Amino acid sequence: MPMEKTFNAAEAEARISAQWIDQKVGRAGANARAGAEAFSIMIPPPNVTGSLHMGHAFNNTLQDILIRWHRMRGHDVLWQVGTDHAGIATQMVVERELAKAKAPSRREMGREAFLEKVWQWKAQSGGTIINQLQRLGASCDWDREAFTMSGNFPDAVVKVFVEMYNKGLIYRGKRLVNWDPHFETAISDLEVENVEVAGHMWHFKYRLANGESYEYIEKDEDGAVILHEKRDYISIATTRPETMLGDGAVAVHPSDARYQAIIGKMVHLPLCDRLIPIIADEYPDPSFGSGAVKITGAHDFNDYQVAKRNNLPCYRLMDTRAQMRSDGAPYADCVARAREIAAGAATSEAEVDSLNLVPEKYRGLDRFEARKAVIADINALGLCVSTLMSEIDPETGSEHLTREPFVEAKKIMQPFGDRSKVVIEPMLTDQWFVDTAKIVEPALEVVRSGATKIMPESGEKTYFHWLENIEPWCISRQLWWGHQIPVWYGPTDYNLAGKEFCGATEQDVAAEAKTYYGNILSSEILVEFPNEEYFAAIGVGDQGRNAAAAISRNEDGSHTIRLRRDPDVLDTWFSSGLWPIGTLGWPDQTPELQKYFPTSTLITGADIIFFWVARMMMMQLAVVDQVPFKTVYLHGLVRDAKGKKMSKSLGNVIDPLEIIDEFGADALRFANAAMASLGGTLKLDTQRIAGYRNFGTKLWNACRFAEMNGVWEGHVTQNAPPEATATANKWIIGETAKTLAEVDAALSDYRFDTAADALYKFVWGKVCDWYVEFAKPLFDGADAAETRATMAWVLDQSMILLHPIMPFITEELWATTGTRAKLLVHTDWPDHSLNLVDAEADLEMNWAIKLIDEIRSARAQVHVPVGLKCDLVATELSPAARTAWSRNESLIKRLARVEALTEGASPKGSIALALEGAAFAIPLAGLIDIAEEKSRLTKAMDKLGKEIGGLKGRLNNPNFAASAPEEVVEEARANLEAREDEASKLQAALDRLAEIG
RNA sequence: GGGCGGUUAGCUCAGCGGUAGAGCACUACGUUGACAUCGUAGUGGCCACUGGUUCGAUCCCAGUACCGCCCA
Repeated sequence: MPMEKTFNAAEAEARISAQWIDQKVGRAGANARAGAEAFSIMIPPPNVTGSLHMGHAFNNTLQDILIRWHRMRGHDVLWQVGTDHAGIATQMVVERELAKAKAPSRREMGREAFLEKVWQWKAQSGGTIINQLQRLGASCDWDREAFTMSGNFPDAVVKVFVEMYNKGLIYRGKRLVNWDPHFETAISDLEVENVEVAGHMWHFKYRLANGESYEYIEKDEDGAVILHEKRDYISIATTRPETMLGDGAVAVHPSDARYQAIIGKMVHLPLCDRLIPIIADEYPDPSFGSGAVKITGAHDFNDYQVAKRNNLPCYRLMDTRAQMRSDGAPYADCVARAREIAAGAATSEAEVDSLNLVPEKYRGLDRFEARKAVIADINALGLCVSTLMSEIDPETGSEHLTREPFVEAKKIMQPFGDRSKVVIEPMLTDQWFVDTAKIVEPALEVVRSGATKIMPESGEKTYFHWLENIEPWCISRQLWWGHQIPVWYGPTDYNLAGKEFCGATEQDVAAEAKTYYGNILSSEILVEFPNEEYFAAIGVGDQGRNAAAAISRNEDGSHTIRLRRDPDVLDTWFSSGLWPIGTLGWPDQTPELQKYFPTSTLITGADIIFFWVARMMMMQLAVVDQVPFKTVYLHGLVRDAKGKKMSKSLGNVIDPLEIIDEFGADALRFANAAMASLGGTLKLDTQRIAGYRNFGTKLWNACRFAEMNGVWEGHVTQNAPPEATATANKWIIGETAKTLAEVDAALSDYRFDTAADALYKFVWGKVCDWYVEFAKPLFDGADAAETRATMAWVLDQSMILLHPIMPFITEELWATTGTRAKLLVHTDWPDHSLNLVDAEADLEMNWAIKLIDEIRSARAQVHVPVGLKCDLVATELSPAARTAWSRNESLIKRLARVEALTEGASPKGSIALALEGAAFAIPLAGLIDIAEEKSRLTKAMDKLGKEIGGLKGRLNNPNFAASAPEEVVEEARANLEAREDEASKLQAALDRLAEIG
């Protein structure tokens, strides 16, 4: 059956993909030569809730290109696939589904039942993105699909936590963290998006205690007094009025002259029955606002630092949903205790946290409601800074002055949760942290030393900059879906201090607890691990409180200790940080771990260099003391054709699956490769994708042409090219070898764009544009058999070299054009030497191509009808040119539409061509416009003149000859000579035209 | 404010010491033994600006302007 005119991607891709998957072409080590070196890539695990977007398509195309290339070269290849459990995202998806189905909520059904639901969801919907990767043609080892919550992975995560805990690299502490009130969990600073929004700045007056007052003097830049008044208050500005309830102080800069007299004095906190001090601290900017800043240690990161420095209590005002607290003792009791603390009474962090300083009327309000209430109440007290507003009565014409509260409209940076999109609340809570400062140094060192290379170089700079200024990493999340923290808390009753036990298993922890409590209580110890419901029932909130029921003395004198496991789970990035070793079976020393680790290359988006890359570096080095990968290739965000970020709200999202439906996966892949210059921008234009679809069609039709001409009959694929005698055949064999060298070099340098470009130019620009055309006359001559063999070989090579980028169409052609021993995916990559390039054939072919170009161009410019065959007169013909002509006569004549060649003088009324070693005339008396030919030649002469001028200028400069490298000077000389030769020929032609008139 | 980039043909981008390239778009012509998802021939650039280094700068250095991205 003859080939169709185009490749039917929609039909073939599904079929071929199934074939690859069935035959497990991507299994680890497939097509590996004996003793081959390993090449491995860890897929950046997509979110299990995710679906394929352009970023994935781009990223995985590049991985697949490298994987297929190495596999064809016989390396021992592993492309490890899998997904991560995406704590917040997955929990969110499942909760939403429960709500939709009107099922009991997460809290109603409890932790275990909820987790079961999540697993059910995962089994049903978790495979989406994996299937989509297959449509893209990704040749992963599907049987090894990993998941951060399955197999050995949870054990690996726990083991790492325990080891890091034991080494003191992980600690727990009450810190100000980014709190997501929607998900009611802490998140890391990387999961916060700071967005500039329109906000307001309110100005409040805090009155000095005991009716004190001071002289307030404001000066301008030159020191001139612009305001001088007696004040009994200090003016503070805030964008978050509701937090004033938790203020611990008012801070002013120590150098601020305006407030020198009142530093150390107390002010009365409005709406509260508290006095707070005015303190001096470097933090306030004297030039900004009033220069005085209210300090709310528990709800602002800067304030927290000030509070720490100045030993101010940090009073937490909100609950986990960012509503004003309504827990704890009545306000009057709390504030009484707060005053004692302010007066110097001993206290603890836990006690301060337990005090609810929110006055009754604000308790339970949402933080934004509370803001309104606070503003209204302060206004009512006359404690807002106000401005005089003048109003003219339209009837009487009299002026009325009113005082209006002064509210500045101001752009403020507001933190939002990257998942929840709600405003993040800085919150003082107990969290687990990785002490990153302790593990960062090796991660820096391996990149400095080059053990791991980050590309492009700018990525390296970003990496250094972040790691050199690293902050502790908050790794606990108040979620249920994830790796629960392997720490258990013991009771504090019986005069026991709070004690935490960290261990990989309950057995380990029980053993530790038995020893610990046995020593203290001098009795036998039984250890139990009741579930969370048990502790909830006995009222154990945080560890260490109300724990009496967690220990009991038995009749036989032994004690039963009930340990409570920390309910929090680990940040998903903590587990995906272990992806390289975790997927390979660590902590077991599996053969895969031995062979494929450290991995060869990581290809990922520059946007997760901090989230993931840097953390993998730190963690792998901390855990197994080896780099996770030798090369990191970072790329940018895929944008739309105009460079806009793709977003649902903008409606400019391009769905890769729709692109695949319309243009085929190969076109998308080729476009991805062509965009992938190092550090380049990634703007995806469907027109460009269409262009690469056309490119596939072009190759398809070259193969179809070959088929029509019997090229594939009896063809046997082989690495070595056929013996060729015809120049065109020798030439295309050499071009193939050059292309292979370019592609190999480009892929070695991760220059996917260069590789794609070289292949495009070769297949379209050399094979289709020239070689196929050359072959047409050759099929009729003595070299027919040789030409068929050469064309078969060249097309074979084209399929092979294109396969990593365009796997589907090439695999299909491979099957269509002959009976092959193996699938193309497992066909060996060639290793031609550049010795296949025949310099003589090269020179000769290029001369012929130049001649054809010149004739076509000249004919078109003087409007010779395309169909007309012309004669050619050689007015000059060197021996080399004569050979070139005679050996390629048939194809030159055909492509340039030349009837016959004669030698002699230029006939009157002809157009002239100048070539190296030859000059030609096309006699066209009566057919052409002399003026048009004159202007054509003049234009060419002008261009030559400019070139000659430049070359002469250089060569006449004595410094050039003296300083420039010899070959550059030589090249310029040869170039000048050739240009001058050409010019003299054209000038002669112009002279002849002048004679005619 | 700090860091990292970018500015080259109408558009999207390569090139990065020897006088500028591709694809797309555009113009004209075209059913020549595969391909109109095509062919042939063309049009189109003070390589952002100002200095410096150099025999020579789009390329290296410094500064300016504008535009991105990341982090505060």
